[in-house]
Order: sequence, then C-alpha cells, then structure tokens
Amino acid sequence: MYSFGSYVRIRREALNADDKSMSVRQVAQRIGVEPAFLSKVERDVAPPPSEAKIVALAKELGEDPDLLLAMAGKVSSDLQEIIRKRPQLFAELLRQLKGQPDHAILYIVRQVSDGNW
Amino acid sequence: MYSFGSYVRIRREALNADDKSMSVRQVAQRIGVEPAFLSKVERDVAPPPSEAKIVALAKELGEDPDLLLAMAGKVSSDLQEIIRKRPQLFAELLRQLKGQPDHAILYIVRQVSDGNW
DNA sequence: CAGATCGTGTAGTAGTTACTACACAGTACT
DNA sequence: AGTACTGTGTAGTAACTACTACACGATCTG
Repeated sequence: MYSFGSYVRIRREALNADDKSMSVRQVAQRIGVEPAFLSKVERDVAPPPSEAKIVALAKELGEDPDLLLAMAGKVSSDLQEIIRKRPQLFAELLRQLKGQPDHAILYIVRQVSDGNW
Repeated sequence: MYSFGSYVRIRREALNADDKSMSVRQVAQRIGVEPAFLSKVERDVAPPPSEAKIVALAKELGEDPDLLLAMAGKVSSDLQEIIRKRPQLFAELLRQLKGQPDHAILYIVRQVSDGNW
C-alpha cells in the first residue's frame, strides 16, 4: 500500500503537527543521519536506511520496528539468527504456517506463552 | 563446528571419491561459477556465494538448502518473504519459540500438517 | 528585518557483494 | 611424450549499500 518512505513521511508529519521537534532535521539528528538523507528516504529517492537506523526511527515514530523493517524489505537480524540456529526446523514450520490464517498462528503463540501443553 | 567452505569441501570430496564428476571444476561449471571461485569458497578465502548458487550447490551435494544457507549466514528469501507479509505475527511467534526445545516445535508442525485443530 | 530553522538538490565516497578472467604447476591417462 | 584435466594464485571489476558534506532558497520567529 504505502512505500517505506511515504509511510514514514506521513507518520512523522502527523506527529510534527503537534510536536515541532519532529521535523526532518531533528528526527534525522536523533536517529543519527544527515537531514538530506532522511529527506530522500522519505521521498523514496534513496533506499531505506540500515536496520539500526530503522529501529531508531520506529522508536521515534512510536511504530513497531518489525513492521517498519518489513516495509523496508528487511527482516530483523535477531529473527534471522533464531532461524539460522535451527534452519530445517523453522523452515518447515514457517512454510507450514504460510497458508494459515492469523488467528491460527496467534493461537499457537498463546498456547506457548501460556505454557499449557 | 564446520565453516561453510570446509563443510562443502568435505561433502564434495566424499562424493568425488566415487563419482569423478564431482571435481571443483565440474561442480563449479554446473552451479554456474568459475572453478577458481568455488576453490576459494571451499577454503574460506572467499565468502559464500549468492543464495541461488548455494541452493544449486546443495542440490549437487544432496544437502538441505536451508542448512547450507544457514551455514553461509543467510536465510532463504522465501522464508523472509513469509515473515515480511505478517511481520508482527511471525516476529512474536519466533521470539516465543526461540527458547523452546526442538520436539515442542516439531509438535506444532505436525499439529498443523495433520490438520487436527 | 535579521537570524534561525526548514526541506531538499548535487556530488562524492568507503566498504561490501559477488563474482570473472587468466595463468600456472601438478597429476592422470594413453 | 602428449593431451587433458586437476586445483589454485593474482588481479580486477560492476553493482550495490549506506551513507556524508555542502549549498541553496523558502519560511518562520522575535
């Protein structure tokens, strides 16, 4: 629906309406990039920044880092590591769950977190 | 335990003992790289090749692509796409399952594939 | 109306990825 | 002895990643 850039722009501008410290310049400074670069990223002139900067940006915007990373075409490196430690197991699980509806997956999450099994 | 390179070398040489078409040169040609490059990869002088070449290599060696990719520090792009389509859901699931033993995860896989739920 | 802050255009760059191309010496076959 | 195949060393490269640095005109603020 939205590209990474335009989504960030819309979210940031919404926050900037109430809070003037959410300008391109100030947000850029806080996440550790040059203003010109963030400007280009938001207009999809430059590709999304690195994982670390995206996570920092998510924090600034009050957004889910995994969602923003996904929009940037990335998967969090800690999730990748989980898979890499038991690749066959998680590969089979994920391909199995690919076709399952959200509620089925949520059901598993709850099952595991509740510890009832 | 083994690096990507040395693991490939050992597997290939084991196959080469019976089947002379498993030389560096011939395997390299079949997976679509220069022999010198495969030689370097197997000695960990060059980093692992691209995902596509690793998958082709796995086929040559009769190995699980996901395992070989993991050894190369990668995660299959189709798995990444599964996650990127529902990032929050799968992020929570994977972080939840991180600490679970293999048999618990296998139990879920079987539950889903059997369709009993 | 001066100074600060705003977003953005242009140009450049260091590091990584994913290789190729060629050459050379050693070994195996006939 | 000649041909063919083996592995490997050196050198080079195109494309991508992830940015920085500076400059400019517009706008907003005291």
